[in-house]
Amino acid sequence: MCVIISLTEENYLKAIYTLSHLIDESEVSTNQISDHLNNKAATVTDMLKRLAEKKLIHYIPYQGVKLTEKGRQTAIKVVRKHRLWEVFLVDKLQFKWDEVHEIAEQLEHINSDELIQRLDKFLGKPKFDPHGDPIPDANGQLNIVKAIPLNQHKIKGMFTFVGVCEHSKTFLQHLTSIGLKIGDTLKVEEINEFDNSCKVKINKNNSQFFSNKVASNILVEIKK
Amino acid sequence: MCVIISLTEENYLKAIYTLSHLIDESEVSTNQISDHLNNKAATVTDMLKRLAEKKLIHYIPYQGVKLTEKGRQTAIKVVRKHRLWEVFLVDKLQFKWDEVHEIAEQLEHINSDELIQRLDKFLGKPKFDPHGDPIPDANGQLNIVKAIPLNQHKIKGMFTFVGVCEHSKTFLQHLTSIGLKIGDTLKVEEINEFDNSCKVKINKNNSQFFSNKVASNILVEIKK
DNA sequence: TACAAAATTTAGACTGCTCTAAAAATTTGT
DNA sequence: ACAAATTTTTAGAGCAGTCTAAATTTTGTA
Ligand SMILES: [Mn+2]
Ligand SMILES: [Mn+2]
Ligand SMILES: [Mn+2]
Ligand SMILES: [Mn+2]
Repeated sequence: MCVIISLTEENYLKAIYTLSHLIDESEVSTNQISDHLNNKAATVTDMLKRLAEKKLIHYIPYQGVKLTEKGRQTAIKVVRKHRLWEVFLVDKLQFKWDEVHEIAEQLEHINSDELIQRLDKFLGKPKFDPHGDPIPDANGQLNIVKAIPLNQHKIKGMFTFVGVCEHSKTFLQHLTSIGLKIGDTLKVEEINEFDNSCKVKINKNNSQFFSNKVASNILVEIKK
Repeated sequence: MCVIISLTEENYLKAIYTLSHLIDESEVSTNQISDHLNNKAATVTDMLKRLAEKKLIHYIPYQGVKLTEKGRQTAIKVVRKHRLWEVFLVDKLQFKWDEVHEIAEQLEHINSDELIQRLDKFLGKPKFDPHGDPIPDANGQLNIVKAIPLNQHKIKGMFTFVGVCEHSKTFLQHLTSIGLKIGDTLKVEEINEFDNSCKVKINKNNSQFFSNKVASNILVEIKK
């Protein structure tokens, strides 16, 4: 029942969870995990055997892995903690959105159900983290976000900026430097066929060009 | 210069720091550390060698250990983090003072100078933790507390309750159950010679008896 | 379909931290 | 002063998590 799950095991489970949700809900390969965690493939294989032993994953050698229900619950709890702590760091301690990820990587492993419940309440039971990612509730339920990258819409018009695909410090800082933050209104005024760049007005400000690379990492909803 | 100090090593340094301050600033023995951390003496010897190697302690086999300046700075930083997090848990998340120690034992190892500086500011740069223990400042300076256990005063009169010696959950809960909290005024009305118990009025409430054991774990200052 | 390339696992080793059992050093008591 | 008791260290081992090198399995393509 009450198997102890180490910090390292939590990180593997979170990696498998994240990787399996990148596209569909598919199986995750050893090399994918190895790349994601910066460990060697042999190390990953070793850990996969231990996680399977603990019934946290379904593992068939050479065939990739999937989380069991127990593994999924564990992973999603880590994600919940990570995102709640990020909200704390930004909302309460005034960190910038590009500064919080590394600290949250540590805080996500603090083990106390009471703590996380009280933190959630203290923060006003937020539904999204500072990057627009949904925060799973205490039961592991997650708002499915139907947002799509800006460049996939292929139409002019009004959008709301609700999240990012890319979470790197440099990308987040770039968005800050062009004056873009979660919740802003984007008006796409032109789309250039040849390179998929677009001319965009942020809120009521001057228009500027977004490269396809930028537009592909900005998640938007069509503005009602 | 920038030697990495593991969570385990931090706990050893904190233990040595705490034990060396119990009475005077004396050397700490292998068995003291072993008792304090619930590790075997052989395990401690092993770790002492590694800490000495990293210049965090002065270690002479069979003669006990002392922190180096670097070791002391590391230990005191952990203590600072522990106590700041306890303030956070009590002041912001409404935990009771007997519920926070175990969680702070985890949080004290989160590694981010920026985080601790912002947390300190967020909490209003507190000078004491929920148990009355002083919080070292960012430079490792600590208010020396001149408080003395109630039973050592041996005189009637008015005192202020400023801290506890014993930090166990059961003792803290006992104090709560008799309605005693940090900052309360204690009026010692009687002292019984034969068992050193005393009759005490808390603030303006009814008087009650404190056993010597209770009185020996309550730190007070004479009320001005 | 066969075979080369890529992915994955196995084998063997190392570090950090822990243990037990035994040896050595120190302290204590008479 | 010295034997007994206590403390501390040494020796040898195990587990978790990591690595490199080699073997094995799967995949993609000629
Ligand atoms: Mn993050
Ligand atoms: Mn995030
Ligand atoms: Mn504490
Ligand atoms: Mn405390």
